[in-house]
Amino acid sequence: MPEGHTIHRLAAEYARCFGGRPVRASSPQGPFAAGAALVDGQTLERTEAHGKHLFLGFSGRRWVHVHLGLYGKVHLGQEPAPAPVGQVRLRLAGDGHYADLRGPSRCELLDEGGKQKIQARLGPDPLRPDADPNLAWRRISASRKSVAALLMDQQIVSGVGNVYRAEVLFRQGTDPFREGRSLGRAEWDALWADLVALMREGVRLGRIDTVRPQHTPEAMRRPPRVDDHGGEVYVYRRAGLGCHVCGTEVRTEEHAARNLFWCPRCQQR
DNA sequence: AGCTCATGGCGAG
DNA sequence: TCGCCCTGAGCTG
Repeated sequence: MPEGHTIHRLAAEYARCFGGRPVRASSPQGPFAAGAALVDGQTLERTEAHGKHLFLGFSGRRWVHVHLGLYGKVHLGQEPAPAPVGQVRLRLAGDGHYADLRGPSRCELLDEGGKQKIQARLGPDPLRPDADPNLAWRRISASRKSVAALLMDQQIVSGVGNVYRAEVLFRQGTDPFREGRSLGRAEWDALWADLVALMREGVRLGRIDTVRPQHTPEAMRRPPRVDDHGGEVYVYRRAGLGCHVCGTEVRTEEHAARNLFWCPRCQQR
């Protein structure tokens, strides 16, 4: 599930469950035991999401940096926490809640400098109020890479993953293979605005849901969805099925090491 | 039970 | 661009 909306939700959830109070931190299995010991008993002062990176800020100017990667998950629940099943990299507990982190690609302790170093490498995040889409535009408008590849580059835009990439390009009717430098400013502004709207909705709902109301399931009599990531989508993982808008077969192709999905008829601009 | 694939990203070459 | 890391769900048999 981890695109940017998931991480922003987690930042809010960690703050809600543990914020402002000392927490118990442990690493029942795995290599983070030393890091967990250092924040054990410290107060969770703030949490922050930037793109797909989660930062948990503890007293003592220590940050726990988490990246879920493709497989990472957080399970939040009410205490008493069950005995850990499988590898739990970080368990936080306190005030009636517990949170288990499994399978992250990163879980490490950083100081302020380490955190800033990571954030300096990240492009603007559509979910952050301080995001400046101009920074992304400068890179995109000078690049010969495809807009599909550019949207997935976390140094250019952060938080967008394979689902939002496919869906925003569909919604804007953009041919995913166009070079970044061929995009007009207005086209980029529209893509950015749609990312902001879609990802905010993702945070609110806890899933990626991109289908507009006029394209309701009943109206389209669409075939059943084939994946289970939880929301309604136009093209992501719908290869071979009919486009919800025009009926043309949705296409897929590996592009820059990731599966790209698009409608060849709706996305010609 | 075993295989494949997945919403990600890193380092080697 | 490739291989690899990591977990879990959904198939197949």
